[in-house]
Amino acid sequence: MPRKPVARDAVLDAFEALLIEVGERAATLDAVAKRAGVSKGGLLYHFPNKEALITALLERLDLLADEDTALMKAAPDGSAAYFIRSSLWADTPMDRAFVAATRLAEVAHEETRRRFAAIQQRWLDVLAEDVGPDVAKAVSYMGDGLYFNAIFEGGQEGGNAGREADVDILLGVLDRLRK
Amino acid sequence: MPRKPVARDAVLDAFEALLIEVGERAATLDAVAKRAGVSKGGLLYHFPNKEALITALLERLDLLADEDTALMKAAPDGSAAYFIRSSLWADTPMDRAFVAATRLAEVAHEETRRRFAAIQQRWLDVLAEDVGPDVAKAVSYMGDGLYFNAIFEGGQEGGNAGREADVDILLGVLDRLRK
DNA sequence: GAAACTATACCGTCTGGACGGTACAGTAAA
DNA sequence: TTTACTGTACCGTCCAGACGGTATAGTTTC
Repeated sequence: MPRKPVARDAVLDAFEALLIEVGERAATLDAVAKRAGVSKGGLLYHFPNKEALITALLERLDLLADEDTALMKAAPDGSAAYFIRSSLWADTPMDRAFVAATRLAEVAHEETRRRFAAIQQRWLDVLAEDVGPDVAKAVSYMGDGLYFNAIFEGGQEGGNAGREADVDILLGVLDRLRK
Repeated sequence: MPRKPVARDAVLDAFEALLIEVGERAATLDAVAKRAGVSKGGLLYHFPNKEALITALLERLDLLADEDTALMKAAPDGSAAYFIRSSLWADTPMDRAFVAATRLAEVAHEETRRRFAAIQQRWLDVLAEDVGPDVAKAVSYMGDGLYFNAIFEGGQEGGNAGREADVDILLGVLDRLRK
């Protein structure tokens, strides 16, 4: 059998990292190839064009979102608490894929926007089972707010420190709403 | 006496509109000029380069944010309720400037990010006076969440219909937290 | 079991177009 | 006459994608 395509994953990881750190504009094919330690030709062998790169990223996102939804449902202290905690940037594969995809949605990439809407809806449904439809909405928007802020920090480690305290505050507010 | 610079505002409005509707990538100088009904030479007469265009947009945002903060403080039913209501996309000058600037922040424009952080902090301070620091955080994140979603709708009229009901729900949740 | 062949996994270079910006000559209103 | 433009021509750079080539691993044929 032929060699294993080691470059493929490296390229996708590099694309994701550049989207998070420097935005869509700077995530050029050259930059992605360089970061992945691959030639541009090698990149284009696996992903014939930039759209293919995006498609692959969205598939990764869908996969991770499915896993995450399952964990959310099974969370011992309820899906709402899990959701708030997981909305904080923690550099997990899910976080990375989500924020990276966000950058594409910002650039008016329609398919990405549709995927986002679908994922959000699924989350909302799970939340509603835990805390009812109204509080679910509130929790959903709080989570979006946390992501909104993560977006502006560009995947840095630093920003978390202050935000972790915010998560505790939000969990406290959630407890008040549970009664 | 000289003529009034009618093109200047038209250019800034066009830049804003393109950022909202098609993202930073597509908001090229040529596209902005065309949309504003101005020649490229005319555009560059007022804004010597793209950075100047961005600077002007951020100044507009700061101005509008100041006005908005004042209205927020004076809101009869409290600044928190005002904040939630105003976080829904309503195509106001403030909404437009905010979402347009968001597109720049996404592209890792540091100055824009700094401005955002400053505006958010001011809002948070005003909210805390109304509902205390903890609920203020929750309300702040809900507002960010609403903006987060507005970002993905690209300034369309349609999305609002569903979201207006959400605002009522969030106001209801806020009332529960006030007690 | 070795040559001949095939498929996969890349590398490096090139091109055409877009984009930011410059330059400048001309025009029209105040 | 100054200010506020229009319009065109042009330059350097960057970028997506095309393309031709190479290396390696497995497969077939004799």
